[in-house]
Amino acid sequence: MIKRSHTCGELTKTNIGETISLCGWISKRRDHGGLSFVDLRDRYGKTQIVFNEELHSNVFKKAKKLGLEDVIGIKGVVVQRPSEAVNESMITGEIDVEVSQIDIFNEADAMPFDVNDRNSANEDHRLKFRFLELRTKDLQKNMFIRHKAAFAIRDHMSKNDFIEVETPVLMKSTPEGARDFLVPSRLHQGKFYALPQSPQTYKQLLMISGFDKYFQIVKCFRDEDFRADRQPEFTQIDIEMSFVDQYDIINMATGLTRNIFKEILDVELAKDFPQLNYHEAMERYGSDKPDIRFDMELNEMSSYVEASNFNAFKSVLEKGGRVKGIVCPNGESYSRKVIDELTDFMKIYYGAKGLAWLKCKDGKLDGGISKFFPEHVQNLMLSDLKINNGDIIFMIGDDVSVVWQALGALRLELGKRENLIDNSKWAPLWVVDFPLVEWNSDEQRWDALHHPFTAPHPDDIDLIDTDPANVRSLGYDLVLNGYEIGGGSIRIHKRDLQQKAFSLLGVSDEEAEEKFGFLMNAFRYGAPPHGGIAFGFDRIAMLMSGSNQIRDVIAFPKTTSAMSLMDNSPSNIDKKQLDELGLSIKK
RNA sequence: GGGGUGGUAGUUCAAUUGGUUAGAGCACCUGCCUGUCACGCAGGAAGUUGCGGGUUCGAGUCCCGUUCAUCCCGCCA
Repeated sequence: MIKRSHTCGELTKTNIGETISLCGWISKRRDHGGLSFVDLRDRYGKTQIVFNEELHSNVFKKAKKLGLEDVIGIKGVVVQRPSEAVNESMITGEIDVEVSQIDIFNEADAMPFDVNDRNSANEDHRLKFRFLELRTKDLQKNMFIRHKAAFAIRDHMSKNDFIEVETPVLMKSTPEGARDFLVPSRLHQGKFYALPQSPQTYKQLLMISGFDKYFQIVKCFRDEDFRADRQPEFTQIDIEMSFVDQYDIINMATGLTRNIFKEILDVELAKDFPQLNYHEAMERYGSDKPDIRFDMELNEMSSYVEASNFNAFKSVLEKGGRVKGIVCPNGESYSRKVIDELTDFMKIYYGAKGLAWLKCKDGKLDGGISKFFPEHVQNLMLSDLKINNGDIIFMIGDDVSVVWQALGALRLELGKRENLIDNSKWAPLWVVDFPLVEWNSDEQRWDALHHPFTAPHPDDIDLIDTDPANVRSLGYDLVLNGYEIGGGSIRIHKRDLQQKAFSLLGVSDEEAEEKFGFLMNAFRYGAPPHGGIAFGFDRIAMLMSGSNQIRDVIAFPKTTSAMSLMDNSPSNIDKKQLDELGLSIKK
C-alpha cells in the first residue's frame, strides 16, 4: 500500500524534483488521450497529478479506467508546470506530480451528486448521502470551525479554573418544559429514563458538591417541533459557578464569547456587550432577541392616536391596548399589493387585526389612515419621528403582546426587504430582567419563563404573592444578530424560596418532592449561592460559519420531522426487543 | 396541530390554454484527442412525472387524499 508523504494541499515549487506520494479522492479528470490530468483531493486541498503514456505506460493503462471519487494512492515526482499551464488560483497550481506508481484503493460508483458543488442536489438527497456531502468544501470548513470552537472553549474554560464534568445521559423524566425523549428500562419494566433537556439539575448538584466552576460541552435532547435553528439533539456549552451574582456570569460569558470569536474568526467583539432589559427590548424591537444590526425601532403612537379621529385605534387604547408603529424608508415601493401581502403576514402569523399605514409625500402624510390625523398632529408625527419624504409608516394597535410580536416580525421583514442588515456585522447584546413567570391561559396557571429554579429579583420577592406578572427574575439571555445563543440565571439556593417558587407555579409539595426531591433535599446540606448559563453551541458555530441553518454545522443532522434520512431512524424494532422491555405498540 | 413552497432521467432543471414519441446541462457508457484545470469533439444508454384515487376522448399539467423535504406560526422550562 502506498502511504502518503504529503497531503494534497501542500506541494509547491519548493518540492520540485522530490519523489513524493499522495492519497486521496479523484475530484476531477481531464483526459487528453496520451496525457491525463487528475485533481486529487483530500481534506487539505487538491493537487493535479499527471498520467503520461510515454513515460509510464503501465500506470497510464491502470489510470485509464479511473472515475470520479475513486480512492487512490500514487507515487511520483513533483515537476514544474509549463509557464502557460500554471494555475494561480491554487496553492499547488505551479506544480504537477508525474505519476510513476498507483494503488487503486477503492473504485466509486457513479456519484449521487457532485461533491465539488454542494448545490448540485436538493437537501433531502444530500442528507441521504450525508457522508458524501461532508466531503464538500463547505461542510469540511464548517466542521473545522466547530472543532476549533470546541477546542478554544475547553482551553479558555480550563485556563479559568473551570472543570468539565460529564453528567448522565439517562436521567429522570421531568414533564416540565419541553417534551422528553424517553428510554424504556429493561430491568425495571414499565419505567423510563429521559434524555436530558439540559444537565440543569446535575450542575446545581455539582455546585453543592463544591465544584464551584463547572462546564461541559454536552448533548441535550428536546422532543418538540424543529426549525432551521433547532434540532432534536443539540449541543450546549453548559456552565455553572458558585458565589457569584448575575454580573459575574455575564462578565465570564462575555469573555468566553469574545475569546471564541477572536480565536476562530479573528473578530474583536466589544469589551462589554450592550444590555437591554426585557421590557425595553420588547418596546423598542418587539423581540426578546432583537437583531440590533439595524435600527428601525418601534415608536409609541398613542399620543397621536388620541389626538386623531381614527376610532379603531382609539378604542384599542380605551380597552388598555397599545398602538405602535415603525418608519420604513423607500415607501414608494410599497404598493397596495405589497401592503396587502404584509397585512396578511401580520394577520396570519401574529394575530394582528390589520396593518395601518401612511406615507410621507411632499412633506405631508398621505394615503392609508392619514385622513384621520389632523394637520397639527401630522406635523408632530413628522418632526417627533423624524419622518422623511418617501417614508412609509406602519402601525398596529392591539393587546401589547400582539403589537410587540407583530411589529417585531414586521421590523425584521422590512429590514430584510430594505437591505438594512449589514451581514459583516456582529451585534451581541444581553437581555436582562426577564419576567419570572408568564400566564399560561390554556392551562390557567403561571409557567416559569426560564425554568423553575430561576431566582426572583430580590427587589420583587414581595410581589410573588400579589403581582406575579411583574416579578423580574435574575435571568439573562445572550443574543447575537437576532439569535438567542445563550441563556441562564442565578438559581434559587434556599429550600424555602424554592418551595415558594413551586407553589407559584402550581407544583404541589408532593409533586415537587416526587420530581425534584433530590435537589430540594440537597439544599439542606450546604448549598452555595450559584448561577450559570448555557450556550447553544450549534447556533454559535452556525453564525460563525455564515449560515442560517443549524444542520450546516452538525455532521449528521435530522430533518424537521426528526428523521435521519441516511440511516432511516427512527425505525421499527423486533417484537423480541419490545417483549424484553415489557412494551407493546398501540394499534 | 396550522399555513406557505417544492417533489419530472443518477442529479439539477424545462415541458405554452390539458394535446404527437416528456426535453436540456452535468454525471454515466463507447470512441478520438499530449498541457487541461467548467478541457474539447463524436456517439450512446438512461423516465412507474413522490404515492393513491378522481375529472376528461386525452393528465407531468386540473380536483381530492396521502407522503416526504423545507420555511414559518403554535410549541421549544
